[in-house]
Amino acid sequence: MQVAEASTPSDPRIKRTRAALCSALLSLLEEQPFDQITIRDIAVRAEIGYATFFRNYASKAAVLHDLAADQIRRLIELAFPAIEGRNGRAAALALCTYVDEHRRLWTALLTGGAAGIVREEFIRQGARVKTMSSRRAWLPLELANIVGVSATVEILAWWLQRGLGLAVEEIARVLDQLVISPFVKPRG
Amino acid sequence: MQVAEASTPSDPRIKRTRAALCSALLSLLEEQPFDQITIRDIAVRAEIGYATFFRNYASKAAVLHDLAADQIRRLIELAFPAIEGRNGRAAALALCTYVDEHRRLWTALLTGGAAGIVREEFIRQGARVKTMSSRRAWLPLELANIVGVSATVEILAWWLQRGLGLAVEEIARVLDQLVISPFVKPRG
Amino acid sequence: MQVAEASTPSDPRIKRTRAALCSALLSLLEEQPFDQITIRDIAVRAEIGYATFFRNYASKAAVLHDLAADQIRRLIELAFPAIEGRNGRAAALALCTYVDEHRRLWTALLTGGAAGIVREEFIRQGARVKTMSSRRAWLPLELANIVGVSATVEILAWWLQRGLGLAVEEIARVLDQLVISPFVKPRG
Amino acid sequence: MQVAEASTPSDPRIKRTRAALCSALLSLLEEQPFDQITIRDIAVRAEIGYATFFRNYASKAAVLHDLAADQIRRLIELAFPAIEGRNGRAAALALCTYVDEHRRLWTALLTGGAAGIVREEFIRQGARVKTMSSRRAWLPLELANIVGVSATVEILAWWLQRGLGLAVEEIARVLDQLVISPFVKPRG
DNA sequence: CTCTAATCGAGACGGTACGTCGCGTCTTACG
DNA sequence: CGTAAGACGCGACGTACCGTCTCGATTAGAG
Repeated sequence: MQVAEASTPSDPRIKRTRAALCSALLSLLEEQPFDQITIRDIAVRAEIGYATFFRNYASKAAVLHDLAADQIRRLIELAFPAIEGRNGRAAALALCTYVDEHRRLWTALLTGGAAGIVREEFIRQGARVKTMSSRRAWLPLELANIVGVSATVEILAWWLQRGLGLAVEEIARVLDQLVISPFVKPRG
Repeated sequence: MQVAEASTPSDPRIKRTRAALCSALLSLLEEQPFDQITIRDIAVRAEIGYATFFRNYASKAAVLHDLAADQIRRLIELAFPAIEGRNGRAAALALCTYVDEHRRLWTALLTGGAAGIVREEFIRQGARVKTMSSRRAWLPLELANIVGVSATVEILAWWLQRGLGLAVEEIARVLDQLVISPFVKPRG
Repeated sequence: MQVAEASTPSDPRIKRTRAALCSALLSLLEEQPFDQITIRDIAVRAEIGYATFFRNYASKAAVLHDLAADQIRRLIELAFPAIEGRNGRAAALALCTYVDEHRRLWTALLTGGAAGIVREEFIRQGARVKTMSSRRAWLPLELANIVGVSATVEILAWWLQRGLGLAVEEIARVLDQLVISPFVKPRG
Repeated sequence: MQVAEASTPSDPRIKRTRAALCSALLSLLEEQPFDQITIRDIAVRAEIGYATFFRNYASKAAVLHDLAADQIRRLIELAFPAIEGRNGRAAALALCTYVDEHRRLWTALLTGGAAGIVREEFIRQGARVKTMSSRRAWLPLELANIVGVSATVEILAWWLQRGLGLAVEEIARVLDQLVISPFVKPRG
């Protein structure tokens, strides 16, 4: 396992291969849970050789990581402006709307075996969104981030697993009141 | 496969065997993460035949489930009186103290591959602890339970993973203020 | 690789499996050269699981070894009486006749990638046939054995590879005069 | 693949490359058995590109073939005068002395995975050494050649594998009496 | 007390996925 | 523009674990 996961490989073949692998995993995730997807499945779907998989990723979790990092980045970038503007409700709504529009994918990402890895990446990226609350000395920032992100993930997962019983606006309100407002904009 | 997962088997031998399996898993969990423990490992440690394992449990996850259910039951029973008495801080302290006294075990249960299953059981049992809050119409009880339990699990996991940097009282305060008080005793 | 190649495994399943593997290899050897036969081929032909192969043999060469040892034992037992009786010609004829009757098999054993392993086993078993010649002090017994066996193998291989151009009696005469008589019955 | 296996390529660069490859293989053969040497190893040692290998040889066996052909040619040319002069003992001694002076190389060539290919080339070139024996009608010339060469190879291999237990003169005597004299100089 | 029947340890087996290795082809980037 | 460097498709290898199964020894209950 000496995979060089350099973020920007010069060789276009490598870029192409990795993109194909991510795309293949994404495609498979919409059909079956992460645990049931084998590396061979991914390789076949991506139309690359089985061994080539390992030349690019150490495990299927690594592909998921790449994939999740990308999706989460988009999600955060989407919600960021509203958070900056201290409009928690708008941020929650934007976030939920985006998730709703990619229901299959996010269901796969937030439930089943993939959840752990996605949550981890979520926390990593969530750390970048600095909360403005500096008053709660008893609450370590890192822990606040973890709890906030976990709550978000749980809320979304719960929502996604329950089909379409709850409107986007409703879940966005829950998300805002339970997570975003308390953490991001505690003083209003 | 006709696994008799009856909660209370009449045959005392079966009880003994299951107890041995749970005990073996518990013992192994203190040495290595759940994912790396094989069914064979458990059988050897429990000094039962490999095939006999499958007569009692369908998978190692099932053993973990049994184990976790038991531990979680104890945990909740420990904190319950204080919760009933609306003393969130005392409940949090009791809970954290118990966890602290079984650090190795709870570290194994709340981090690593076991976390998912344990969290699930936690949520299931957490549902029994009825919250008194009837005011938040916008927040489904089930979701409140999930978020509350998840936050608890995350806080504990974060605490356990960080060795002994934080005193029991401190993490209990966090737990109380972030989770127990808001959910359990919203009005005091 | 902790294969216990005990010659007499108590478990009948192991016996059966090994027999099936030997038989499968034998069957495949009549169709294609040894090098082109994969372990999977053998497993499929023997109708055993792929992993089970490795529980019984460390490599396909080991199966070939077993197989060859058996065949060579038969061959030597066939020629032994005549050798004992100092009738080199009869020994040679018996040997060549037997080979001729299993042409396909012996062609596979003595030509192609299998030759090396078979020759080795041949030499090992050939050492049991004590030559009566005690006069040639300049020739180590071990070397005499090697040269004798190698010559036999080469003669048979040459014969087999040339289809049916040479009668059994003719090649038996060559074998007798070149190898058996000089080595086995030097004084007549 | 249009491998130019022309024996005498006009382009000097090709000559140089092939020489480098032969030399690299020769160098590697003194360190490890033929089977364990990979084409990549050879290319690296020869300091040529991996793909360039295939422009010059179809396989590593082809390189070995080239190499062996060269060495065997030297060996035969060394022994030829003495054979011509019907001095089998001198021929054997010359041969054994040369082999002894390049022990590592010939050990690699005559034992391990390389033996088969080397033997083959040995036989091919051995056919050039016409034996004078015309009396044995029952023995095809081709077969005589094969048996003679094989015996030679086996004797040398046996000698080389046994370290330095036997003096050059002793093994030369064996070689002469067992192979050269009977075949080359049947009438004296 | 004997003899059959059930039980349980031990572990062989079929199966599936893994991660590695080497080959031979083919693309890319560099001089 | 040609050559090194090396990514790639391919396919065999040997390993690990699962869940099923068969075997043999031990024991229990019936006669």
